[in-house]
Amino acid sequence: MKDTVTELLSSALATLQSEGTLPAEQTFSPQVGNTKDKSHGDYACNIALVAAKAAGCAPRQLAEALVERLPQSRAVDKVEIAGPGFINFFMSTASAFSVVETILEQAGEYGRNQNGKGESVQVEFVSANPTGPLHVGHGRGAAIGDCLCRLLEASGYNVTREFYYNDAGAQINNLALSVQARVKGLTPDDSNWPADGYRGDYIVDVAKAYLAGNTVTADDREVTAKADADDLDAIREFAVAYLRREQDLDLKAFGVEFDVYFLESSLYQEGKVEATVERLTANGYTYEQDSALWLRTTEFGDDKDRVMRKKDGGYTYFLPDVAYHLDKWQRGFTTVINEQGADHHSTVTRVRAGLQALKADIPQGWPDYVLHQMVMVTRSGQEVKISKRAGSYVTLRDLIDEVGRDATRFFLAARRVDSQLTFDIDLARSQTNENPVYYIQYAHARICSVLRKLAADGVERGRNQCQGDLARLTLDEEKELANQLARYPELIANSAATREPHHLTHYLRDLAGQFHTYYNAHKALVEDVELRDARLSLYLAIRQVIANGLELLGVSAPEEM
RNA sequence: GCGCCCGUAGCUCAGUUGGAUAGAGCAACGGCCUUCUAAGCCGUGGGUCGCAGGUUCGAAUCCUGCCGGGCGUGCCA
Repeated sequence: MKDTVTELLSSALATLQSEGTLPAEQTFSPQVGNTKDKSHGDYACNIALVAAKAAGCAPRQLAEALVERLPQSRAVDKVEIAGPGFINFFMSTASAFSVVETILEQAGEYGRNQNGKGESVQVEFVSANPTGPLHVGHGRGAAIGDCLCRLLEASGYNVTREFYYNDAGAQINNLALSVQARVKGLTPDDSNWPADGYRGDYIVDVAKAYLAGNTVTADDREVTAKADADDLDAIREFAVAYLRREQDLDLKAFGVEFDVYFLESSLYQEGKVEATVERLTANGYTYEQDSALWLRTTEFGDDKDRVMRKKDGGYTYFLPDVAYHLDKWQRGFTTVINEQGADHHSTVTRVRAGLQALKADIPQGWPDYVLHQMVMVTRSGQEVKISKRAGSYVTLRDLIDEVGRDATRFFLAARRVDSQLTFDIDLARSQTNENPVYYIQYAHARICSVLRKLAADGVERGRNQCQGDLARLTLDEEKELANQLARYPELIANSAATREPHHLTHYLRDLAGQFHTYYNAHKALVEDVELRDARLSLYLAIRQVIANGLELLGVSAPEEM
């Protein structure tokens, strides 16, 4: 519908250019926006204000010239010029409801587009290290990352979901020492508890399972405990497998699946870390100082150079990160999105600098990042601390168990990524109208309920069967609902392009609200069969769009509540 | 100190990338169930868009400087 208006305007602009009113060498692309106020019609365009300078006349005058040259269209009822020179389009009622037929025809496909043209995109998210269960912050990453993947898939991209984890660095050693300490009966209060050890209770669970000789199976490995308190390597291997399994269970409970689990250790095994050092050195960007090997990241915009190889000969996390991203590039991903917590934002410059220093023809701003800000959890109005190393902990699984998967996913995806999020456990738990998840799901269930009632009255209606004369839909609420439904495809394309999943939650809240209002004001199951069928067609279209939107959020669309 | 992010109604947040009189939900107050689910609807009140300048036809949005909060500033990740 909006496209129709854009085409009409483009045609009028071209006419003005051929007449010489507007310069022919310039290109004018009209921006058509949705109006906030009904008195401004259905769509509005500000092109007359934008192009007034080029035309050398007043905006209103240019607007008049444009309107005179608009081609006739049955979709448009009326065009008005308003304010400083806005052109307002009032669409015909009949054209507004054509979207209902489109939705019922396309069903689950409605809202999808082919903007991605099948291009491969890799999204790396969560990427928690196997040193503990997933916490709320990881949950936010999982909710945003997975929703983003679904949006990209809906926009015609071929998406690979990838999870990277550090199973080789200093923190893993730290984990092994912590488990070993527990195996030997130490507690974090003992004087010889390892410095920076993990203090959480889950370490006790790992230690017990190790001593019991348990076998654990994770997505990517299976390990049997040796139960030997002195074999640190065996403890390390077991602890990683144990915590990997825990994380798998967390993700499963959250409904998130990955295509690739990428291990840091594989980079060492395949010599890719060494190869990266050699290449950086050969390119002349490294130097030795204080018995460490440094990379001149300052050559690429970092504020200081970074250590790659430590005094003790081990590598810092940063070097394998560079090797890992080179590997992503070599796998052919020209678009890579890293979804991470903003507490790791300092790696962005470093990784990009390292990649530039490789001289591998990788574009400067590659890869892309989506960084989400911190999550604060409150319970009964009190902040709950989530420090992993300290031990007290709100795990993702706790949240899912307590408030449910749907509410957890919805809440964690409902805010802009770059603002901090307060997760109010009491609010998310509440099954009242305060909770937007239930509000939206209820709209879906209500429509299903009406159809059940219809069926009980002996009237058959196919799931997506468009019936009745849509011209019978004459109410303002109905037209506004149709307009809202028509916005959905644009919302999807936009959210994917800007990588902002939160818009979807707001859209669905609005749509559900409009539906509830309509539902309460006007009955669908009326005597007049033509009218009843037309209203039910609109109902079906609303249900379909709610279902499609919830699907992209990974939230269920229940038929009854 | 420096770098990144944020600051919008009492609270939690939107704001279509510079457009028209800044919007929702919750909370507060007042109404609506012989009705297709009241997990719902209707109505009322509530604002110096952190502050001060600048850019232009037009700024919550862009630029500069302050103020306040978060994160980072490890040979941790």
